[in-house]
Parts: sequence; C-alpha cells; structure tokens
Amino acid sequence: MQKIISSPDRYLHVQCSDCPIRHRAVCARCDDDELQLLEEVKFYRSFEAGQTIVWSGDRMDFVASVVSGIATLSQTMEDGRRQMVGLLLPSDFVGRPGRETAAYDVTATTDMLMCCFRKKQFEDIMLSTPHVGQRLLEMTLDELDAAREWMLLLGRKSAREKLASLIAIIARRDAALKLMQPEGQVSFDLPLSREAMADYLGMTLETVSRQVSALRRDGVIEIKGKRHVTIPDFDRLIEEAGDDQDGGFLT
Amino acid sequence: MQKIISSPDRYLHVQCSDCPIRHRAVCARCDDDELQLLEEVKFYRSFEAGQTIVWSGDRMDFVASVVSGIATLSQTMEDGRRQMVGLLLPSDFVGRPGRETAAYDVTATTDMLMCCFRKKQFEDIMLSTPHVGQRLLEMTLDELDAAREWMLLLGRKSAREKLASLIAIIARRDAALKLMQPEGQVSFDLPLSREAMADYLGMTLETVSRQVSALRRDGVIEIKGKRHVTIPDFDRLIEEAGDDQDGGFLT
DNA sequence: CGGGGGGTTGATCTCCTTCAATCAACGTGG
DNA sequence: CCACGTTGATTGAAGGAGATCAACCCCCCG
Repeated sequence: MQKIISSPDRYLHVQCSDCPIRHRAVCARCDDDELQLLEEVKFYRSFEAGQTIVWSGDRMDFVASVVSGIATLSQTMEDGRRQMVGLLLPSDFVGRPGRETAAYDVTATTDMLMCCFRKKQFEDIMLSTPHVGQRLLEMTLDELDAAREWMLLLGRKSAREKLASLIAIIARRDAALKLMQPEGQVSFDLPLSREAMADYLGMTLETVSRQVSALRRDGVIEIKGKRHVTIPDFDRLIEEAGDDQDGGFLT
Repeated sequence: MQKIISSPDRYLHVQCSDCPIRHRAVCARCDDDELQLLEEVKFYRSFEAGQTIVWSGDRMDFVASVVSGIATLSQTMEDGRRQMVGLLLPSDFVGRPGRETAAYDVTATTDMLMCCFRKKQFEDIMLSTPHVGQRLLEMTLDELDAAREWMLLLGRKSAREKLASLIAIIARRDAALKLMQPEGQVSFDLPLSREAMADYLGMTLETVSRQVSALRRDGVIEIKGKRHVTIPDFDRLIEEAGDDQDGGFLT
C-alpha cells in the first residue's frame, strides 16, 4: 500500500493566473504583486491514489494547497481504530504554519496535484502579505464549522442518517464544482471506498454497506456499478439526513 | 430556563493591562498602542449561570472574549437531539468576524463575564492591526485541532473511554489554570452537569452516570458529593481514555 | 410538608458491531 | 484460457454496548 513518495515535479509549472484554484485557495485574496511572491517560491508535487502523503508525527517542512484530487486527514489509535477528521478537496489547505510535525495522517484517495511552499518561506509571506493570513483565517473558520457539523453527525445521528448526510455532502460539493445547485435529479461518483466512508462516519464498513443497500431499496438513491450514485429527489435525501434544510456542508 | 439577557455592565471597567486574560486572549499579541484601540471600544457584559447568551440563527452584532466563567456551544436537531460542539473557557473567543448570525446556541453554565466588541468595529481593528488577526488565526487553528480530537472521541471511543477522556481534559485545563502539570494526585470540581456531559460526549445522561459510577468502583476516580473529583493516578486515567499519552486537549 | 431538579440504578429492548460466508471484478502466471 | 489469489462489496447470524423507560433517592427551597 505504501509507495515511495514521488519527487517534486520540477518541470511542471503552471502560472498562478491560470490556476484552477486561484480564486478559492489560500491565495484567493492576493493581488498580482502578492501572487508574484508566491509564484516565485511555489513548487508542485504529485501523489498517486492510495499513497500516504505524511504520517502523523512526521516532520513536515512544507504546507500546500490541493490543486486537484482528493485526500483524507485521519487519526489512528494504538489498537487500530481510525477516524477521519477531514476531507481535502481542490483549493483546501494542508499543514499548519508554525507547527513542526504533522498532526494527522494525510492520504491521497485519488491521484493528486499539490501546490507546495516551504514552511519557513510561507510563514515569511504570511507576515508580509496580510491577504494570505486573512484568507487562511477565513478558510480555517470554515473548516471549524464543518468539523462541528461533523461532531453532530458523529455524536447524534443514526447510521441511516449518517449515510444520507455523507451522500448529501458529496452531492453538494460535486454540484458546487459544476457551479450549480443540487436539486431534482443529481448524479455523481462516490470518491470514497466503503471502508473510507466507515472511517469518516464512525461506523463499520458492514453497516455502511447495509445502509447503502437500504437507502437504495427505499428509493432514496439509485446505484449503478459500485460507485455511481443517482439521487432522484434531493429534498428526500436531505430529509433522511435529519438536517432541517441546509446543514451539512464540508471542508 | 430562559432568562432576560442582562444589560451591558457600563460601570464596570478593567484596564486591559490588568486583565486576567491579557496574554492568552485574542489581544495577546498586541502591543500597548494596539491595546489602546481595543480599550476604547470594548465593553463588558455579564451573564448568569443557565442563561442563554445567543440562540443559533439569531442576529449577533458583537464578538467577545470570555474573561471568567464557562459557556458551551451546542447544536440542536428539530427532534431535540443535542450535541455540544465546544466548551468556552476564559480567554476563548466567541463569534465569527464577517458572519451576521450565530451558528450555535451559546449557553453560560456558570456566571460569566465577557469582554465584547461591536462586530463592525472589531472587523475594522482586524484590518488595521495584523496582530489581532494573527492571534485569532492561531486560536482558531487550536480550536480546529480540539474539534478533530473530539471527532475521534465521538466516532470511535467507548462510553468508558469517553468519560475518562472528558475527565482528563477537565483535569488538564484545571491544572493549566493553576500553572502546573497534572500528575500524581489531582483534584477539582466538574463544571458540567451529567446532562451537559452527555451532550458533549454524544451519549445519554444515564450512561454518563453509570460510567462515572464504574470508574469510581474501579478506583480510577474518587468522588465526594456530586461534583468533586479526585484522581489518585493521572496516568491510569489517561490509559482508560485510550490516548497514547498526551492526546485530548480542549478548546 | 410538598415539589422539583439533579443524580443513581434497574430492566428491557434495539441498533449496531462482530464474525463469517459469499460474490463479482480483476490481474497474473502456468 | 482457466485456475488462483486478491480486493472491495454484500449479506447473514449472533451478541453486546448503549438507549430507553421507569423507579427511586437526595437535597434544597418555598
């Protein structure tokens, strides 16, 4: 499962101005001058699906933005119990300025491209360009809200509600990528295995599988193959999730 | 349960330089000039134990630091299920710059004093004095870590481990207040009712009560009265919490 | 003395975990 | 081309941890 971490993609270089996450990532508020500073020190790294990017406790001398692909943040107890604590999507930020070592395992679930900065250099930039710190604060507050939403799910929702919530969240962010509202019929691929869903939802993979089957039996979702999901009625799904209306956003 | 919100304590005024949370709150990094700006626009409000400070969805035109006392952040589902998502202790920050309405219910569990700022004024200060935004980022990152630690507890720990974790966390912050390490014998009062603990831990108050009894029977904790706890062996408690060593911090 | 809030304890039930068998899809090597 | 192992998913049967429902206690206060 563990593969050798790929070396930096030194030959790949995208202009910041052409970057797909230019207006959502930590650089979103920067003007052209500020962007130039970042441009000069950034470098790209790519990771393959399944690859561990860093292990909790490891030294981590860079911070990064997810350009494309999906990664997970997770914590593990000594006896092997695992809990995912974050899902990293394009434009999300990885790493913490001012911290030496990684606090969580970071794992790529799909092939990924990340835009990286040496930590020290990034910290200097944060001091000199307030727009970076401001945007990072905004993003961190959003993540905190998402984490708290997730605490409600983990602490109080039934297995069925947990699954409906997760599917609704994935549907929402998928719609957001396509710049549309999720309503009526929605269709997409699940980016997570049953095991990853279980780690996220705080349950076993068997229960995940059972609840997926149950939601399908009851017509809440339709499934083609293992991963492709169609939602005939989005409001129905939200109802099953136990959210009044618009709760349950993510990362 | 709901009481009338007290009016601002206009006559109370503490100099920032004498403030007990001066070096831990959102103002921690400010120099004297910057502190002067805050001093001019701050105002105090006090709340009684049990009082709701704001309801989720209510308009909230101020942000604040907890000066003394304890409050909880919680979310409620339509059918009444509740989950606490944060514990606010002295120096913690309440409210989100740039947001109009409260995202959570905020409830005082003890009598409290809060140092408040009109939201608009605070936002202006954040733009002009980077030290405030920098400190807020640092605090928000800490809260995010605490929330994620809590996700592991909610998703993967047993009832007994949950209780041991909660008690360990309270013991730690209590020791932190007294500026000492928790080790060997530790003693303090639980600041939460059984019901509040249940809301925090994602379980029922009956299960909380049973697990407290079980931990007492097994000699992990000793109890005098309803609320006073003594921990004969802190390492033993940590072991029961399922944390390897130093996990489980809070807010 | 009555009542209410907070806490404890017991009996029962149920939802989810655990353990296990089975299946489909896929790749690999003989 | 087929046997074989592997990986991810589904389904079943059994058991248990915690929820639910309910009784009761203690203490304070009007």
